[in-house]
Amino acid sequence: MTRPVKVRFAPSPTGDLHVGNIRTALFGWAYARHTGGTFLFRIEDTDRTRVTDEYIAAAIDTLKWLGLNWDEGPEVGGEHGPYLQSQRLDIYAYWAAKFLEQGDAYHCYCSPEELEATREKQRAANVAPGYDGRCRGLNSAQIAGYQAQGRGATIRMRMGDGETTFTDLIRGDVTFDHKFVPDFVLVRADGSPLYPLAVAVDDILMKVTHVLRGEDLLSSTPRQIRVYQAMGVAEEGYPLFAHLPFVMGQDNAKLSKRNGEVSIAWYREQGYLPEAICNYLALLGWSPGDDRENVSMQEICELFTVEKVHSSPARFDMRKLDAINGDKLRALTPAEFLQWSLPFLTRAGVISGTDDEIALVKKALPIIQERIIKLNEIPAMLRFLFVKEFSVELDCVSKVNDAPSKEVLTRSIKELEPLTAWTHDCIEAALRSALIDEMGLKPRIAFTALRIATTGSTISPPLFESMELLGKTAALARISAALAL
RNA sequence: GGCCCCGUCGUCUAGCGGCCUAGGACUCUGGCUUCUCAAGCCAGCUACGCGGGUUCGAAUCCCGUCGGGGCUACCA
Repeated sequence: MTRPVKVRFAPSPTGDLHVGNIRTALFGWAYARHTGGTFLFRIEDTDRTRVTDEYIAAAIDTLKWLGLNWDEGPEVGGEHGPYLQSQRLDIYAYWAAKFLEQGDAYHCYCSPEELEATREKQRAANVAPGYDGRCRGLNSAQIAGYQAQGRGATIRMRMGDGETTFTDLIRGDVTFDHKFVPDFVLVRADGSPLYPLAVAVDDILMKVTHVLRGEDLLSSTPRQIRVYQAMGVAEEGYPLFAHLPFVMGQDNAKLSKRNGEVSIAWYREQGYLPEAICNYLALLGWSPGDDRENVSMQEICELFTVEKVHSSPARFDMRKLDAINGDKLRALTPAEFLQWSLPFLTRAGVISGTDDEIALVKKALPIIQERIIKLNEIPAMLRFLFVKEFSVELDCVSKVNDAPSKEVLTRSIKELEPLTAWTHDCIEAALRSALIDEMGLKPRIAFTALRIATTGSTISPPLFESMELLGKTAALARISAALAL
């Protein structure tokens, strides 16, 4: 009860970390920080046919990028390592042997085919499918017989009669009758450990106090508890469980690849800020309790408690994420915004990174900061400032090459040419008096032609600021060029 | 099928017996502002799955029902 809080995040990286994983990580991290406890990061790679080194490295990178730092785990180490399950095989072997010796577990010689056949029969007979326990009480002659056949054996945990009740921090008391929890495999026939063994052993050995995980694991909890018992752990030593509801896709199905983008790597490439992702995810199944929605990482830590997490699933809504990302982007200081923007501009080939370019970017960013919702929109908005071969968007050409537009452009050149101070105020003043006051044009009409001529599109950052940034020579050259279209 | 979990606007949520003719946010619609696009401001639409109880009183408690989801592996 008085144990210091230690929350663990233990993904099995069989692919890029996705939205659901990250929300679990975020909640665990926030809870650890909230309580002043420890956040432990462990990699569950007992199934090395599905978990790769690349995915593990990516998972570590993603967590770091999001700012979900861990106190124990890969790279930082800790007193209960190693933190990759594939490096802890001897530990699992030790406990499996011990369970066998204690009679908590037994060898099962059934082949996968036989087990499948049994399940088939159970399904047909409308009985709860599951291991029927046929190897539970094998005598030495039967064992010798199986061994003579050269059959491999798995190690199975004996569940025994009765029921298991545990208190889920989110759902309250949950009870499972052992009739519906068949004896389960701890160790494969090839000797490798399975999740139910590894997860339980590690959580105990690593002194984990809080297990936050997806609700898909809810019904496997009695099996973990069974392992704790076999390890001789007293109930006070069990971790507390909190099974988080799912994050669903738009169509009410579990979020998946074909159901919107789930990989955090994708969001990173699109230009979502880590803080926006975490803020949005924090609101999925949890709320600060008041009407606050824009919360910082620090506020999340201060306010987060598992008890306030919902028990019902939440739908992932990218439009809300967009709204939050826009808010976060607008709240960035100029220096921060510049740092986030530069990689997107260079990657898109808009700039190569020279000092002159960066200086211009720095001047241009303020006028687009409130106009974007994702960083990957920046290159398109600023490209016109850097292109050598300027061109006008195809569907805009017809809007500048008509007679009225040409008149606007011609007059503009005449007005701009003599300007000595090339600032947006001066440009605007000159153009307004000529085009609006003297020619009597509506601003919308007059400036559209100029906008296309200078930026190449009908949608752009503010016109006069854009012209200023472009510089007098280039701006006039473009207007002249547009006249020739 | 069995076991388990879940059910407030389209979506995320506030609500934990009276403050609810149900609040906020996103989306959407209309308006203001306006050099385009945004941003900002104002207004509007829309919800307690259903049926029984308990109670003076229920979104809030209980039961049932319907609906959704998970598990039912030598995956996790």
